[in-house]
Amino acid sequence: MAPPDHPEFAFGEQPFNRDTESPLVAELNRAQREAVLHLNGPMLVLAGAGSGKTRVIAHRIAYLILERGVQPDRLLAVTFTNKASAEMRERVHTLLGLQGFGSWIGTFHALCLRILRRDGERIGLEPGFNVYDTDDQLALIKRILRERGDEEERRSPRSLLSRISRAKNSLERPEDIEKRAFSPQQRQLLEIYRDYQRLIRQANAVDFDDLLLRSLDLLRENDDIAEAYASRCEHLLVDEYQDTNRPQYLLIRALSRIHDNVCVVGDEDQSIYRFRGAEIRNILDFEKDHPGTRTIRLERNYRSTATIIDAAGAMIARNLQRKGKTLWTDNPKGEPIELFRAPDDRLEAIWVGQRIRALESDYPLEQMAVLYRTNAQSRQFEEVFRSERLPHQIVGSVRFYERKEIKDLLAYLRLAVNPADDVAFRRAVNTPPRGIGATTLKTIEAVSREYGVTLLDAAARTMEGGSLSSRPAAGLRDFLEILVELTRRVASDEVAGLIEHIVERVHFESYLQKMFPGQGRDRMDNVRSLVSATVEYIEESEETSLRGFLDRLALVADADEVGARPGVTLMTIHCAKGLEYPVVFLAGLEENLFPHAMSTQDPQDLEEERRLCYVAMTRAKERLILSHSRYRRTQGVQLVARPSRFLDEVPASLIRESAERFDDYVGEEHTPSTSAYGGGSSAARAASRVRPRPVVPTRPSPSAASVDPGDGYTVGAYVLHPRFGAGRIVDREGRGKNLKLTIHFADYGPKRIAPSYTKLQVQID
DNA sequence: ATCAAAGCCATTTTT
DNA sequence: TGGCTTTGAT
Repeated sequence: MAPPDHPEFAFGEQPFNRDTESPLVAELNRAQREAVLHLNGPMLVLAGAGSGKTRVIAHRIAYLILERGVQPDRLLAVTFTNKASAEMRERVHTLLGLQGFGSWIGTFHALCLRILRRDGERIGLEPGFNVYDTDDQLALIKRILRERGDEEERRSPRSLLSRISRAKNSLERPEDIEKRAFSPQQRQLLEIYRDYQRLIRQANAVDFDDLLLRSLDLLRENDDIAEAYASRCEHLLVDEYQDTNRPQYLLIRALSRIHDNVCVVGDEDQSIYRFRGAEIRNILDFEKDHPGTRTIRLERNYRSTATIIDAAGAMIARNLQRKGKTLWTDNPKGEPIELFRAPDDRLEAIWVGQRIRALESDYPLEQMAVLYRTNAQSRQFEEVFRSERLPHQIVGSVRFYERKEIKDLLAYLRLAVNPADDVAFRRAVNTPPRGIGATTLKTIEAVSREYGVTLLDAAARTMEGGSLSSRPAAGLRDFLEILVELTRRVASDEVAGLIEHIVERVHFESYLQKMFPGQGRDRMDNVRSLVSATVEYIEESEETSLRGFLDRLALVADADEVGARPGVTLMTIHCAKGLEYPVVFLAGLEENLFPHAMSTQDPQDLEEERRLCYVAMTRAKERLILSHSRYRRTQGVQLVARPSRFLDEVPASLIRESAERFDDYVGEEHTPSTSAYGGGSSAARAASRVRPRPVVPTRPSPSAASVDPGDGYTVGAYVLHPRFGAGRIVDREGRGKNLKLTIHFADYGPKRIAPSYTKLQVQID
């Protein structure tokens, strides 16, 4: 059915005053309503946690299309995550049905990929280009390092990669860095960066950052294209604006250039992606960048109890980088926030498990979540929960499409689509092993370099050259045949069929059995899931090509959705953003863990940690349960851990400490409860055997770091510094905040450290 | 070329 | 603690 000619009549029979009577705003509060009804010009919506943000955006989209006659395809809504865009799309479709069809709702990266698929050739991208994920990027970096022979840097491809990414996100090209790269280190980074760009281009591929950067290039270098996109972009909505980085900011600017109907929605207090280039400045300065901005604050929270809101509010108020926004709620006060002080991390997990059991009579397990700062913390919970047979699911640790067996198979497909993809070639050529090792590969590489051709071409030439010995030659011939066959099939076969063909042709199953003894079946199950994912993909999308499927895989990293399985949900705080649970456990509230040791030096990093804590707390609807432990095992070493400063920032009146107290535990000779772990007996029995020990009333030792923060620093004590490592205190001067320690580090010599800025871990052993 | 053992490392968050 | 690379044996 065609959309009606008169938008006023599109919804309901009678004409009505669309501003006040539209059913789309009927159940909204005043601020929400204003945000939905605003028509032209820039708008900034500061949406506090739980203030109905998604609802506002969805209703706004529906309103513009339904009652303002905006053509769906002239409206663009960008989100940050796939999860968010899926939710948005669903809501809009619920409101609009078929009429919403055609509007573009997606992530920044998906939008850019679409732009590049369409017009990428204008900036020299070949049609079949691939999108590289972190794995592929690392492979590239490792290869560069190997070829350079940089022995010392060999083990830090990750950090190099993140530095390159940071440069890219600051829009610094190698040439830009060159001007100020003086130190050998900077020169080295520069060269690697340059090689990386050269190789990724040569492989006809783009990485995640490139998706944005090359789109910007495209728009900058081609006025006609920029014009076309900007004029099409009659209304632009940006979700999670506080998480945008510089390139995203510029993209928004380019797209909103003509109409300037840009509506950004975000919450500076929930900006948690600074580490990967997000600039909180974008939201803080939006009004300056867009004169005449209408600013709307959504400050009423519908999600949490007043206690939770007050606690989170008091804490976040300590941040300086804010626009100022006071969240309030009409909800009842609810339960006090619980706090449990655990002797060690294992007992913390055990206690949380017991608490969950106790709450189970009031809340189904699905309504509870355990949040933590780092993925590593999930292990304790998983072990304990598994042994206690407490149903649970861990979100986000191993992503489906990053599993080896999946990536191995996909490498074949990627190579078939893009023969220039040397990273895919390397991965596929000897997987499963077919006798092509380092030596053969070297020969192929040499040919590739000499003739300036792709590895795949070079492999064919090497074959023809006949210089290979029989086993590698046979293996390589087989591989090339497989690819020829595959390439032939790409045009005709469906994706699922292609995968099945590869699996059979290369005897993938027996390879998995050999490669992963004992888990061959699980791995094969994953392969089957991949096949069924392709079937699903074909059923639900219009684009059914292999290319389209690979694009989707590249951008949609997590196949298993949150809440898909029954039980308690375990995840990092980052993963929890945008979610809510009646019961939330926030574990590991300790200095150097949360806030993380990497983030305690720089005030900006620290503010981000605090925002992270704010995000965690505001996930809770009814009950918030905090915990920390006195000892924590990190990297196999048990260390004293002091309670997080964030705990002090929550008003004590809102907290009720758990009756089980272990205050005097510190200072006792500590028998790690984890010692029961392993040693023949199953973790299960060990875990259930260990129970919180009855409190032994001992005098707290005065040197116990956790009792008197800032005063565990006795001369002679051994400490661990986040950057300098192990050291020994040799002198101290000043007191309180002015306390300065002279520490002799094993690797860095003597340094003067102020513990009030740099948090040190005091070693008790 | 391939596999197993052994040493080494580093540990935040992810589209 | 374990994931990863290097090393050494076949």
